[in-house]
Amino acid sequence: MANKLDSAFAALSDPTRRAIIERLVTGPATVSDLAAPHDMALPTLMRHLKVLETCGLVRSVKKGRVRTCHIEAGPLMDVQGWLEWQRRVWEGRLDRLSALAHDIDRSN
Amino acid sequence: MANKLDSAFAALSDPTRRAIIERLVTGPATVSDLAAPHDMALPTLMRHLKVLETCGLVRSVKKGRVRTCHIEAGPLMDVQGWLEWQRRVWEGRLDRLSALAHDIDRSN
DNA sequence: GCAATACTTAGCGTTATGGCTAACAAACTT
DNA sequence: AAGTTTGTTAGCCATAACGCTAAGTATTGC
Repeated sequence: MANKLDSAFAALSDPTRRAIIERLVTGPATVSDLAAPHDMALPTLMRHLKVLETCGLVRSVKKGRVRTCHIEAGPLMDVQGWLEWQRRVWEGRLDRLSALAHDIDRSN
Repeated sequence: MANKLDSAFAALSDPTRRAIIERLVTGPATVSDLAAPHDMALPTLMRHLKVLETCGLVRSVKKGRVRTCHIEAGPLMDVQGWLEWQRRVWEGRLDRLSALAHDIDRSN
């Protein structure tokens, strides 16, 4: 099974899927709701939804003939966590560099 | 030309490329340095590097026969920015929900 | 019951992705 | 000058991704 970050980043690399997420952060929506703004065949959009569900970014429940989708924050946090970690290391490096520069400066 | 977020997220969806980023946040490295930990043919790794360069996550300079790569923070910030935005909307929604719950509670 | 609605499944075609090998080019080393 | 190191280019293969249409399955409304 591939890393969770793999599938989360991959899912978010598609503009249609990001648009779906952007919609869902404002609240739950049905499949038709989600499809409406996208000039795209329904099965195609459904597949995007499935990608989002597979990586855990979206969950859904079907009631009658209507499926309602909602967002799941977990994977977004994972992604944000990874980015935050990189930023910290990066900034740590900058700190060390400026500390080094400061040391060099003092030694002159 | 595709959205910058598309290519940044796509670039980060591959574990090899994330590993390269994880290495580069600690400081610049040559192509060989970057290739060393990955049991992978050099041209394959070069292509990963090219993907990272194409989306602006990595830049490199060649001196003699050695190419040195360094990270570029911009695209990472873009990605983080998008995530942050979603989180804000999401949390805003929660705030409104709890406010609503509070109102309902008071009205009883 | 019949028709419309809201998905859902199946299958097709094109393009992109991630891996490889083989062969080439340029720059050090000896 | 010859050989080693460090990329680089070209091309092949297999799989996955993204779009479609057509046809099927439940629900719901009339």
